[in-house]
Amino acid sequence: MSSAHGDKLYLILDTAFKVFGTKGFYETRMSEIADEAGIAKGTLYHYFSSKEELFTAVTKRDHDNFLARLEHTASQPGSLEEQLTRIASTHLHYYYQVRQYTRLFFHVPNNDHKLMLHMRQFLKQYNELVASLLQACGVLQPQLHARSFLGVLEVFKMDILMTEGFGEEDLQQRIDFAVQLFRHGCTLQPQAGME
Amino acid sequence: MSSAHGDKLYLILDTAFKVFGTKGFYETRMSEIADEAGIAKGTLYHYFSSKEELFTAVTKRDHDNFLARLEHTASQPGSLEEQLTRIASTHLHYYYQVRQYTRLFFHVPNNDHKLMLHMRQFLKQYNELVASLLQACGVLQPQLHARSFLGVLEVFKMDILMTEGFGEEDLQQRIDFAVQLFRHGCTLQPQAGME
Amino acid sequence: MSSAHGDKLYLILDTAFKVFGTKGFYETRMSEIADEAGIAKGTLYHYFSSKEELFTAVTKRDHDNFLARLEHTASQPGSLEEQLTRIASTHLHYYYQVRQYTRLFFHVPNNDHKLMLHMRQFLKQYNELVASLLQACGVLQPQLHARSFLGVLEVFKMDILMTEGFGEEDLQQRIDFAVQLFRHGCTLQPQAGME
Amino acid sequence: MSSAHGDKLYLILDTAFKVFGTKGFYETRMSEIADEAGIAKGTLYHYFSSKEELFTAVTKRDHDNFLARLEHTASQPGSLEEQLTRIASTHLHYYYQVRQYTRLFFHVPNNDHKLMLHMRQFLKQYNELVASLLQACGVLQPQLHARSFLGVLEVFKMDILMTEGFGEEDLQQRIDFAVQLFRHGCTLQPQAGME
DNA sequence: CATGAATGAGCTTTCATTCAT
DNA sequence: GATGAATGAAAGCTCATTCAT
Repeated sequence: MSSAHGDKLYLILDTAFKVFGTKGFYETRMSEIADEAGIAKGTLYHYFSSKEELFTAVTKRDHDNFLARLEHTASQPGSLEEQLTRIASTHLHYYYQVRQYTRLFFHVPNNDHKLMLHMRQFLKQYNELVASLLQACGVLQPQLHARSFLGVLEVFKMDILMTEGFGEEDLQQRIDFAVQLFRHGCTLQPQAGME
Repeated sequence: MSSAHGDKLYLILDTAFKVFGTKGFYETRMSEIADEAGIAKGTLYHYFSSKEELFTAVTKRDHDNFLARLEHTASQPGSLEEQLTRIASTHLHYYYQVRQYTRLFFHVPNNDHKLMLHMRQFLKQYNELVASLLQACGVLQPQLHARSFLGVLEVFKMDILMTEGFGEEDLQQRIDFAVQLFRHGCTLQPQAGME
Repeated sequence: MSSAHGDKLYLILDTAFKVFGTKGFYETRMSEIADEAGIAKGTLYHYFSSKEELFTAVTKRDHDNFLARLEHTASQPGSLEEQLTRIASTHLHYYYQVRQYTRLFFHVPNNDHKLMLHMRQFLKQYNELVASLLQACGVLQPQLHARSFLGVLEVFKMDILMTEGFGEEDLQQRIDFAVQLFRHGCTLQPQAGME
Repeated sequence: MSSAHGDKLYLILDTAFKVFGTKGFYETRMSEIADEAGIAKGTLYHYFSSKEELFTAVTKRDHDNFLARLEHTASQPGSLEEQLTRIASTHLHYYYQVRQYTRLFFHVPNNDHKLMLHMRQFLKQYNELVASLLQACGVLQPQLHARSFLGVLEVFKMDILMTEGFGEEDLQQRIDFAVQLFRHGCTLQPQAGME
């Protein structure tokens, strides 16, 4: 009963995650989600009152999973290098895992106020979590540093989603690169007679 | 004649830029663009054969303007610091200018193959332009550095679009911050007995 | 359930037959069919994926009914005169029955490949059925005779559709006339001193 | 001047005949006719006040040509066989000539009252002309005989339009067949011990 | 006369949502 | 709870027709 209810809820969330992530919010039809999940269209409306609600729920679960994972990983103290590595690694590995279904998650409905609030809240939480970690390592202007670091991670996430044949080595290379960049700035060519 | 035709074309492109930028592709109605421009719906279809075509044209013009501006700005040689500053300044000032109408430009139709090709091409061009500038300044792994720098600029662009009361001083602060970050890495607190 | 589903399907087919038959394909609006049937426009699209599909289905049913009737009527052997009478009688009575709704059935969409195939197939079937009946009665060149006979029936069908006050007697007269024509050729005035 | 006007008028009529005949009334766009004729869309409206008017004019000219030709051919007296042959030959050769552009002429707009009147009038004229010719040859019930003969010619006209590789020999065969049919009725197999 | 940019009524079709079963 | 037939508002797009140049 209760587990059956829960099972169907998870089935819907899982299916919706895949379909929304593959086609984007606007190109996804409720009927597709229902078909893919093997249930009736009407059933979706027993669990979520609208397409927007469902999308929001899917997004929320994804964000919660993500933040939980990051909090777990970075809860233990470490050097700046260690912490940056943990953040980058968590971020990129997470989206690497679900890369097949995240291609079009940047298409979100923009009229939905509740979702917009949630998105802002997530970004704020994520940002502050990273900022606090950086601050603990002695970084000044932790907010700007945090945002910048996430910006770098986001473009690397796009590499994951868009690059044909992107593999784990590529992932590791980018993690190391991002950490190195934030430790020492751009890596320059060794120049004769300088330094 | 020719000017009249050109005028209406520009009127449509300008209006479409505003409406698409304010509401996103999917939430924009062709009738809204027509109404806003003070012309008939059918007229839009004299100039563009579909909503997607119009969106693509708007996007292309925006990208071309942007790249032209950047190429002009960064054509003269300079130190790494100068070049990073020029790039950041061009990027952020450009979107600061049009901030009112770019809020939802990240909503693009994802079924349109031609547009997708164009988007990729633009990103590639932009990336390579920046990479070549960095390489000229002696930066190793110019592609990754370029992508990272653009990632940072993108999150700052989001700050422009989303932060209530974001002003020119905030803009300048972020430009300086980004340049400093890429020159030297994270700025740490001066620690007793160190440095 | 099943009966309800079937009922609505038949309701749509019946209504579409009337409206298409009265106004022709191009002058018929899907909304008219829906209104006439007392259902919503969208419901039509549950049963038929397009206007063309609906038209094709209507046409197919009509043709199938017609051929079934003819096959039933002419299955028993008979003299040439009897068979010609059966064919003519079936053809003309069939369209006499539905004369109110067949006025404009000769307006069919011409871009629809599937429908065109079906139309040809129907004509071929009809023709061959008649040809085989004639051949069994010892008629030479059965294909040409069959086509000719159907040509005569078609102009008489037009009489049914277009003649104000066309009644059953007129029908019978034409049936007899067609049979007589194909038995003996034109009926000439008895000429003095001849034959 | 006058000739120039006439030239353009004929250009339009000729072009419209081809396009309407190839695609049918409803699938023909006024812009197609204009493009095909190498003139502007607006120019069509200097000569014809509407699409229906143009179609009607095209049809009228076709019918007038046809009737003139038939009247000329069958003006001289002759035996029934000769007259039937002249009618069939005129009818089928006429449509054989324009077979490329008559494929979809049976698609006519059905809301246009004037056109409908004209169509009926043409059919009536044609029918009566043939009926009078037959009557002059001593045929009883000339109206029904005329209609029947035209019915046969119409299905053979369809053969012309629809049969791949239909040639002049096929034409002659059908003319002879139709005449023979109306002279003597169906041609039967010679049966042993009969006749 | 000739043009073709502009119009806008009106079409087919879609799809989130409802609700009787 | 589950279903899916039914809904109908709303969208993109077409194209005959007009009229200023």
